[in-house]
Parts: sequence; C-alpha cells; structure tokens
Amino acid sequence: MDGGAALEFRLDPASGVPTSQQLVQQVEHALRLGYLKPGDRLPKVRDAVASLAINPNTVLKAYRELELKGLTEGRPGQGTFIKATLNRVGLPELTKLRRSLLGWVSDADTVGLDADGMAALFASVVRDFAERRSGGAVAEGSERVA
Amino acid sequence: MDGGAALEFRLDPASGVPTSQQLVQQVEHALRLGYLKPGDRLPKVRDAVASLAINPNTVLKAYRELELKGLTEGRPGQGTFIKATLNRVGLPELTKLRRSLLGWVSDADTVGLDADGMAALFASVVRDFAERRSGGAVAEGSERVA
DNA sequence: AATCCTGTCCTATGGAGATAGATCAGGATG
DNA sequence: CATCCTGATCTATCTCCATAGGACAGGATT
Repeated sequence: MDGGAALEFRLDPASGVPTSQQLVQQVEHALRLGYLKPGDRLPKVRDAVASLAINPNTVLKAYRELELKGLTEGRPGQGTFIKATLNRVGLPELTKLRRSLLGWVSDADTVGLDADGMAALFASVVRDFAERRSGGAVAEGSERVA
Repeated sequence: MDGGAALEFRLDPASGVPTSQQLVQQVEHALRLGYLKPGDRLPKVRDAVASLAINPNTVLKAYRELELKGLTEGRPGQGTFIKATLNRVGLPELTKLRRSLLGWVSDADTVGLDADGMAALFASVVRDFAERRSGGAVAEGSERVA
C-alpha cells in the first residue's frame, strides 16, 4: 500500500552540495511550498537508495538530520513521516506568486537568459533586497564591482 | 594602483558548497550579469586570502579552474584578469528583468515569504518551466510530488 | 641590477562526506 | 508463531576539500 504521496528526490551533482544535504533541503523546500504536509510519508530509505544510486547511510544521515530538526519522525516498519510544517504562507498567495514568477521566467527566457543566468540574477536581487532592508546604507555594493 | 574594479568575494559556510567552488560560481555569476567584463581584474590571491581568512591554495584552485574554463588569465606580477564573457543578454534587458524581479521579491516579502521560501519557489518554477518546454506532457504539476 | 609584488607549484596533514557490508530493532502480515 | 518489510546502527575505508608552510617564476618599479 501506498497510502500517501511521496516526494521524489533529485540530485544535482554539479552543485557541489553534499548529497545528504540536498535531500534535507528538498524536504524543507517541499514543506515550505506546501507540497508536503504532516502525515505524509517520505520515500523509503531503500527506495531512495535504489533510485538515486547512493548509499543507505547517506539517506539515513539526511533523515536523521530532519528528525533532529523536528520535521519528521521515523517509524521502523512503517516509514518516515512528516511531523511538522514550515508553511507560513497561504496556498492562494503561493499560487499567485508562482504564477507571476512563471511569467517572469518566461520573459527572461524570451530575452535569452538561461537557467543559470536566471539563478544568478535571482540570487543577486534577493541579496540586494535583504541588504537594503537591513543595512539601509549599502556601503560597498553588493553585486557591485568596484 | 588599482586600475580596475574588482569583484568582492563572499562566503556562505552554511551552503555546504566547497569554498573554491563558491569563488568560481561568483565569478561566473558576475560574468553572466555583466558585473565583470573582459579586462577586469579579479582580487589578488593574497587579498582574497586575507579578507576571507582562507588558504592560498583554495583561491588558487578556484582561479585555476576558471582559467581552465577559459574565463580568466593569470599574469604573474600583475594579477588575474577576465578573458571572456558569458553575457548573452543585453544590459538594458537585464536591468528590466532585475527591476521586475525586485518587485516580485517585494511582493513575496509582503506576504511573509522568507528568502529560503523564495529560493524554493524560484527553483521549483524554473524547473517547472524547463521541464514543460522539453518534456511537453507534464500532466499535472511538476512540482508535484508523485 | 636590485627589489618588490604578483601568480604558481609542491608536499604533508587533518577532517568531512560518502561508500561498502553486516547487523540489530520495531511493526505488520501470513 | 514465523516471516517480511521497515528504519536504525556500527565499523572500516576511500575520496575530496581545505589547511599549513615553504619555495619558485614572471613582470613592474626603483
């Protein structure tokens, strides 16, 4: 029985981020965006191992970290389940944000910006925004150059 | 003399990304966004070492990788200089995209989405967009979970 | 020429992440 | 009860990353 939906893990070897951390971050992302709710089941350790071709210990390490954070709960014989949520934003708002972001991505794509470029711009803008709100006076430019 | 502008490196220890790779990625980002152009000088190895409190070999490793990619050129006695560009999008378009993205970030912030949540949404949307264009039939949501 | 500043190379060392493989423990099912 | 599936644990090993510290090479400046 496969009662609940399960997250499907992905790996990006080029990112340089340790495998176990990628798993942790993916669960956290899914929680933030409401794709996972308390009670949902995470992929079985052995399934993740098989589909990602990684070591059981790596998955265990990720699950252990999630449990330490209080986000999940491992139940031997049953699986690993979501215990808490990180979702502080309503679904309607998220949908709206998603839709408008999709428009932006589409524009960027039209102009010729690739995914890496989009990510670079996004990171730059978010950092900019954060610094502007806290620092106020951005003494030495953020993405600036000098 | 400081003829040319220089990028200012940052480190994010929490990201899990190896230090040297962070440096490489920052240069690439700056190239994509037009913050760095051919002829610009990168921070001196010893300066980066001092400001980031890391090992010279770590900086060297990053610079060597950039040179291998054909993006930079190290000139003993002078410094390391940008040799190529990754910028395929015009500055006006980038500025426009940046401005509209800033608006989106502001909206997201208003609704209560934090930086991590924004990053999660962004990654999800970009992936979604990429899959939709290649795969075609992604019946129901991509960010779904399956 | 002498000096300084720059990038470059080298060896050795320690730590974190991932792997392999075996084993134990808790719950469900026959 | 016996069996199966699940997560959890353990030890040993391997690789990559970063560090420490010393030394060399090319160009500019005096």
